[in-house]
Amino acid sequence: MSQYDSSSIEGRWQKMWKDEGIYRFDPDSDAPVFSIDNPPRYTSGSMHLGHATGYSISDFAARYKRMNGFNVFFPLCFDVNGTPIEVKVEKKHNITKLDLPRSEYRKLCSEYANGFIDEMTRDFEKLGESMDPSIYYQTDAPYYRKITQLSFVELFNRGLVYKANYPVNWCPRCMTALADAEVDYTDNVTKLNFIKFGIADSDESVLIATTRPELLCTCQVVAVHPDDKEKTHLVGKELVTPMFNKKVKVIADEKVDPKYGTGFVMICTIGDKDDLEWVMKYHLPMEKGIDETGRMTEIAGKYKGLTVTEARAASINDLRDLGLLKEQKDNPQQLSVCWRCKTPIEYLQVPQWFLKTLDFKEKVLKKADEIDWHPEFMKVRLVDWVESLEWDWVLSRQRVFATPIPIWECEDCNHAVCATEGMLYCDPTEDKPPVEKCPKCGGNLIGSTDVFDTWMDSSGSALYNTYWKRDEELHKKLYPMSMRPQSHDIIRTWAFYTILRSEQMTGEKPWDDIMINGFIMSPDGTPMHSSVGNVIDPVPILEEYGADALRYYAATCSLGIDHAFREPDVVRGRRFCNKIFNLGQFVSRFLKNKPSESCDTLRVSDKWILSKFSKVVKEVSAFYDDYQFDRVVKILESFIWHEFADHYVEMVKSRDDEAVVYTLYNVFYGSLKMIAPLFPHVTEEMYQNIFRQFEDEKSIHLTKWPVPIMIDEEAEAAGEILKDVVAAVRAWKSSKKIPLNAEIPTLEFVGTEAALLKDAIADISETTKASDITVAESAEFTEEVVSVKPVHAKLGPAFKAAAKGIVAAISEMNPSDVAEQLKSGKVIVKADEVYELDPEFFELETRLTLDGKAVETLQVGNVLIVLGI
RNA sequence: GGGCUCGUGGUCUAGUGGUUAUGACGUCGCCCUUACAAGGCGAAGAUCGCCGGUUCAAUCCCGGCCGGGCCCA
Repeated sequence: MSQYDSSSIEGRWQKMWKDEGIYRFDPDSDAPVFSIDNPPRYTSGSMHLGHATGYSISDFAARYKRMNGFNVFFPLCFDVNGTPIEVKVEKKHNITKLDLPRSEYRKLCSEYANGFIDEMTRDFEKLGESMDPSIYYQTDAPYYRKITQLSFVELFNRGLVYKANYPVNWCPRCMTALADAEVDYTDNVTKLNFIKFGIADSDESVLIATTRPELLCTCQVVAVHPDDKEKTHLVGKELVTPMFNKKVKVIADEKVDPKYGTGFVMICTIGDKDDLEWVMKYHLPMEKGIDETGRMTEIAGKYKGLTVTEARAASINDLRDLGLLKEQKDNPQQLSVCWRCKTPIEYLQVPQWFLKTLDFKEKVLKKADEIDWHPEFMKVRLVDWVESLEWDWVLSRQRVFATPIPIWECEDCNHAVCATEGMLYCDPTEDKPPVEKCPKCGGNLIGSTDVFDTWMDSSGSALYNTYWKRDEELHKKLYPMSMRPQSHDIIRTWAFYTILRSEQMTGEKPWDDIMINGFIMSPDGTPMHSSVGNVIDPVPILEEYGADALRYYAATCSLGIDHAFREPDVVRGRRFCNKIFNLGQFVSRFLKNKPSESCDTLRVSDKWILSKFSKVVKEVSAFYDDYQFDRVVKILESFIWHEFADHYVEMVKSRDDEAVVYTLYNVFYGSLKMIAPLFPHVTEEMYQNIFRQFEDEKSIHLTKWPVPIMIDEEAEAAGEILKDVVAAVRAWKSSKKIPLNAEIPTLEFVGTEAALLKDAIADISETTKASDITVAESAEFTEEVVSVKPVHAKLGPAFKAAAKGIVAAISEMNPSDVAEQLKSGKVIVKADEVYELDPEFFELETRLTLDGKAVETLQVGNVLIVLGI
């Protein structure tokens, strides 16, 4: 070993870990389990910087827990479902899902998605992630989809599933439902039409502005803002729709923008997303004005059969002829169009399967309370979401590449027959129903072509991972899982649905903890988007700096908040790795043999670093337990680099005794272990090169977490002074342009704290190259009070409002007068009145001086260093 | 618009109701010192977003505003 080179180190150990299979969950072990509900990576292609950091953060927890004796469950897993893959496949092959049979279409999707898995697995390996391939799963596999279907069957049999109309994005040209991700937006200018509505049982009328006059036939209600004083007198009254003469109520709703149009909103079924929200909130009837082909239905009366565009033009003409159209204004808007053919989309009501969710709000909130949220404030997002729920979960989607809903429906009476548990996994478009004919009317049963919302699959991960309905004994042992890692954007989806379904299936929370990370933004703090061109590819970063360096960056990202990518932090990470590598080279010279279990010849310097190390073990462990890796890395960097390397190692360079070997071995080895979860590669390299010959485990990642060795406050205090003294002498040499290794004749330490240095003479002499060192507690030096400082933290509470004046008065006083008075135990302060203050309200800064001698002096704390020249 | 959140030297960031507000990068000066120049020592650099309030005391707590992020089926 010579120079630190991440590329030569990392691949070697990644291969060893894989060959030796060192990250294995052991289902038979009695050790406590730490299980991670790892997000299955979506199989859509190349790795994003957000993945690289997100999975690294989970990996820190996994590795830390392994070293603490836990049987860690950290599955390698992939999400292979859903629309984004369908869209990519359709683009790639230039097809739509209507162009070929479902099974062939599914096959194309499956081939496409599975084509990424090897590469994505390698991505994880290159990052040093310790996911376990022995508990591998992917969400499109029958063994996984079976869990989705099993839980659905149970929910169905418990009467929690029902069918009702619900609007979907619909492309009238492609004749298909679209997922939100398939909706594009274009800028468009349309007309805002001001239309006269009569007030029921009166001759008066009001003006209502709408961009969708063709939907007058489905107008259900008119809304105004509750603070809109000119209109609120109408709330509760009825208006009459023009042409259709239907009476509709006026309601007040905060969501109305009083400045848009006339301040009246016509709510139809269903023009846009706002309409949908109101329909759900006020339980309005869902009248269907537009059909699957984009033509008006019979409730549109004379407009029946016209396309939406034709019906709009005809309605406007008719309204104008009737004198009901008062005005038209240009209205710029964002138009939703089909991503494929750019046809404007409609919200179309189609029958959908719902899961009763509103009934479970309280239970979900209770479970959310039982979960430990990291950070805590993220729980509020879930609570707000649950409390704002207005309707049940729409489970079904009109898609193909997803888990089929195991239902057959009667051709004649629409009765739904659900699969039995024993039949699962099944696909109703290919498999036979559990009964030949409809049990109600004897009609033919047709397999449903609907599939589940992919969150139905995703939210089963905690059930799948704990062998629910596969191995009762293991399930009992593993459920609930220990921790769910995820990002904050999917709290209302993944976290919420998982809690909901776990509660429904088991009555318990899915995990003990949830750890929520933020987003990685582009360096300027804006989100990364391929359309903006600011996406950062992690691969070149990995190649240039190494995985450990990138993991360092990941560790600095505090939980819960977004972080701009900071390449300088990756550079810092690499330097830290380099530091550890070089430190290892140096320390290894001392470690020819394994030191014995204890050592009774420790010097002050040894006790100082051992005591600091022991405190670091405690602190760092607590932060690891709390998933605060940013704090972990800060503490370890400061300890390893700036205490251990810069000071202790510098201090002991010339030693070769038993105590220094004992100390270097334990502190360096323990430090390596503590940073091993963050830097798995460089620490493995150090372990193998230095410690493997003395230790049993074949990898540092299988070793036990370090324990505190000793806490010695006195030695720590002495060590701090020692450190400062040595640094001061070195700085002094530097300022005098004296080489650091040059010998100097004498050093004398004076002052009350100097006594602490008595046991450290050898350390000082070796470090400073001073041949003659003396410690004098008191000498013919003058102690001068340089300044007197008021202690705000004591004065404030004691004197409240008067404190300000007292502080001001103290700053006016002569420091030596105050010092003189302090000797008597009281100080007279003249502020607004005269106060007699105890010494506890003062802090003195003193300086020792020596007059008329040809020496140099340095002040460190209240120790004076006298250097002979 | 609503909920949550962030706003600290040139840049990025830590943190706290009470001495002189972390640290990194960058800048400047010095140093090849028995591992590391990808290093060490030192210096300069901050009205802690703005306005108001609570308090003896606010960067921290509260309210408003400005600007960024996520979510709103």
